[in-house]
Amino acid sequence: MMDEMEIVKRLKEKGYVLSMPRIAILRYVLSHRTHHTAESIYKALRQEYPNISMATVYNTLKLLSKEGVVHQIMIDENKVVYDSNTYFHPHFKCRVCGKIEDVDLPFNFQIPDELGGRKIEDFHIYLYGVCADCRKKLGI
Amino acid sequence: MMDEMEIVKRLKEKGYVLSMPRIAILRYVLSHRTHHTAESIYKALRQEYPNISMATVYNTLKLLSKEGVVHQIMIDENKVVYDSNTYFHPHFKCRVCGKIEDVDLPFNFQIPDELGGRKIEDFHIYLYGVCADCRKKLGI
DNA sequence: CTTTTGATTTATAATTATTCTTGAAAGAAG
DNA sequence: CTTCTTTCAAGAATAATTATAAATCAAAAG
Repeated sequence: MMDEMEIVKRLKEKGYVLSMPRIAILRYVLSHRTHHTAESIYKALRQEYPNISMATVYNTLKLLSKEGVVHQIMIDENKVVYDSNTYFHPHFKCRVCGKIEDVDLPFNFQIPDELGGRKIEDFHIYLYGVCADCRKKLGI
Repeated sequence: MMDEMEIVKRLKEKGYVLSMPRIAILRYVLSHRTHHTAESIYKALRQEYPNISMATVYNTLKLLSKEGVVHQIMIDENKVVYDSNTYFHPHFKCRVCGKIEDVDLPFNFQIPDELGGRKIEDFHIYLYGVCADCRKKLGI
């Protein structure tokens, strides 16, 4: 996974202007390599950058997603979550508390780059159920 | 996969009232065992039931999904798609034309019902890329 | 059969996540 | 500098979905 300097270099080469809000968002997601939403980033950055706007957060996340710096994950039916840990891993969502977690599968998983004539460029695995904490609390 | 009669029986046992719009929606999705959206069902049924409402379609799809008659698939970032083919199969979305297709994996795939302390109740696999038609058209 | 009761429907308003628009500001290029 | 382009913030607009409230309907009881 690339570090900030390499990413900044690559984005500049692509002609993007690395303005203050973009750098702030990039730096924030890279320093927390986990799941984010537009809203959570907005709230976290509003303290330091009080006049950043939601639209900028959305636009920047879309940009970073297009450039592969973060991955869009669609495990949640009502919002898009962005993951700055871009190594492939399945995601799990607890139906009780709603928490999203990374999971490791107990076996190797490989998707061919061609399937039935289609070109496969990306794939996602989402698991649903009850997380360990909620099982304990509920005794199930 | 259960047929209409069995499903109706099971839903009645659970105490649901099987009203006309519910039956119509159920019958429609069972006679087209593929992907639907609230909107596509609404449009299809409006001819025969001119005063059915979107809210009813949404509510009924949610009910059918809760009861396992259809599956919610979240491959599309801006709307929920319902699949009335409830045998497990991965889904594919073409990034060019947006079409959603069922795919067969060239190997067996099994998820344990417990993983890292979590209870796994359901899982989804989504593939993204370019479909066979679009590849032909674009020559890629 | 009626009546009653609670579930369901419709129409519409509200909400939520996201995108678009606009004018201003900041950068890059000449 | 001056011009051309890109990006920004703010808020309006949009699309999918959910909530609300009044009307209707289905099923059970009488």
